[in-house]
Parts: sequence; structure tokens; C-alpha cells
Amino acid sequence: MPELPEVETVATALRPHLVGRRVMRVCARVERLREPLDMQALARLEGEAVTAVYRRAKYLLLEFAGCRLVLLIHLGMSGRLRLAPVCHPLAGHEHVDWELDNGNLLRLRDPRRFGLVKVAEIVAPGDLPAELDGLGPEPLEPEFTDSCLAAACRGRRRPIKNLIMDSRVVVGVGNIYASEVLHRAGIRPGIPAGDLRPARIARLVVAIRTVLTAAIAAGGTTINDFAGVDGREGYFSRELQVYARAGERCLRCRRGCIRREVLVGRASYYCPVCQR
DNA sequence: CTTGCCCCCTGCACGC
DNA sequence: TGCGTGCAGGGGGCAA
Repeated sequence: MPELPEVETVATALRPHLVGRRVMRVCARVERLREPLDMQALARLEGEAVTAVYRRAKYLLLEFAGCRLVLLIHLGMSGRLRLAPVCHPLAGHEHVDWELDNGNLLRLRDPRRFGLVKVAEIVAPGDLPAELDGLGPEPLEPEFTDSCLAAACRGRRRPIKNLIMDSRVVVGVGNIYASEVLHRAGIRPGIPAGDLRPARIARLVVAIRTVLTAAIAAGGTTINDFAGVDGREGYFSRELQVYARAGERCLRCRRGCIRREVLVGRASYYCPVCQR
């Protein structure tokens, strides 16, 4: 599923196709994804023009002219957005369409239906809806600092991997990039967050920024379900250093053999030699 | 308050 | 071929 780099890639790809376009009709073919779809609220978008497309955490936001509404889309584990002509034949699990005023439509496919589609209210353009209150800092913005990560670690016994995946601490770090980031920083996924010294926390902040930035530049990672809006795949999967490499030689130190360990229910990968 | 577990759902790879 | 099992990128709710 889309982690931050994938959602950023999607937002960037969609923007030129959506901004200035009017949504003519919203069509949903399932009653619910992660939550029930509010059909009446979705219908309020009909006739409105998209003024902005952006990302906050792993949410995609579409802003509209002439109303104080935003469309929130979360892709969950298996969500994918495509642009296609209105007459394009329907494939499996394509649950929601937004028909545009130029003969195209934005189509959401989500086999596992862990995604979210919601119309939310805002007070002024550029505002974030209350639904996104409580999210932590964006990892690529200056607000995400050594001291804020240190504060989140202080006194915590839970594994550092679990902590950096907590969207209240920092947003956008999913299961793949959590392993990648910790590998780059030379930190074991399972060590208690509170045991990290300031220098290692600083290293971790740099690693988070570096890995996510590189992944965005590569257009995201493709494992199974993610592909760019135009159908092309992201290239970051080639750059993955540890994720899904159990049993292989470590690409960083060339000495350790990558191990897989389940942490809080999620697969984690690390090198026992260069991650401590 | 903090933390880990379970669940939502479908598809796929694997072993027998 | 056919079936069962385990696993998959997210995140929210709940109970210890």
C-alpha cells in the first residue's frame, strides 16, 4: 500500500488533470469501504470545480471552489486511483468514480476495501478538516525535528519501529519504509524507543528524510498494489535495502544476513551486524 | 496513559 | 487441479 511517497506521487500525478476540472457526477458501487460511504455528502461535490490537490500524511485531499468542502481519500492497503475515459470498462473492485467535465473520470479501485472516502468540511481554503486533527508532523517539513522525536521516545518502552510508524509521532512512515529507515540509521527495529541516545535519534531523523525523499524521487515503491496514476510503476522497489530480503547478505555492511522478525504484528527486517 | 492484539477484506503464493 | 494456510503496504478500537 501506498505509504507517504506513493501518496505524494499520486497527488503530483493527479494535480494537472484535476485542478480546474469540475466533478459532474459521483458514482459509488459499494456501500462502504473502511467506513460507510456518505452518498449524500459525495453528491454535494457534483458541479464543483477542483481548486487544489494535495497530501497530508497518507491522505489525499481535493479542495473545491464555491463550497467549504474537501474530499478526503485514503488508499488503505490496496487502494489505487486511475484516470480513464468515462466509457472505460469497469474492472473488478473499482468502487468509486468521479466523472469530470472533460470526459474523463477518476476511478478508485480497492480490493481489500481498507480505504477511506469522505467529504469533510473546512472553514477556509487551505484549512485541514477536523478529521485530520491529531496527526503528527510531516517528516519532510521543518516541524519534524530531533527534539520532537526525542520527546516522543522519552520514557517509552515500545519498539522504535512501532513508534516511528505511529502517526501521532510522525506521519507517513509505513511498514516498508520503517524497516528501510532503521537499516539506514543502523538501529534495530525492536529496541525500546526510550533507550536511544540523542545522537542516534538525530541519525534516525536524517534517515527518515533521506529515505522518503529518495522514494518520492523514484515515484514510490511497487510491491503488489501500487502503481502510478498513469499505470506505470514506481521504481523504489529496486532501491529497497532490507525489506523482504530475509536470508540475503546485508547490502550495507556485506557481512550480516538479513533477519525477519515480527514486531507488533508486522514483519520487520534488519541486519543483526550493522543494526544495534 | 501505554502498549499489544485483533479486526476489517480480498488476493496470492505456497505446500500437501 | 484443488484446497487449506499464512501473509500482505493501514489504522482504529479495545482491553490488559
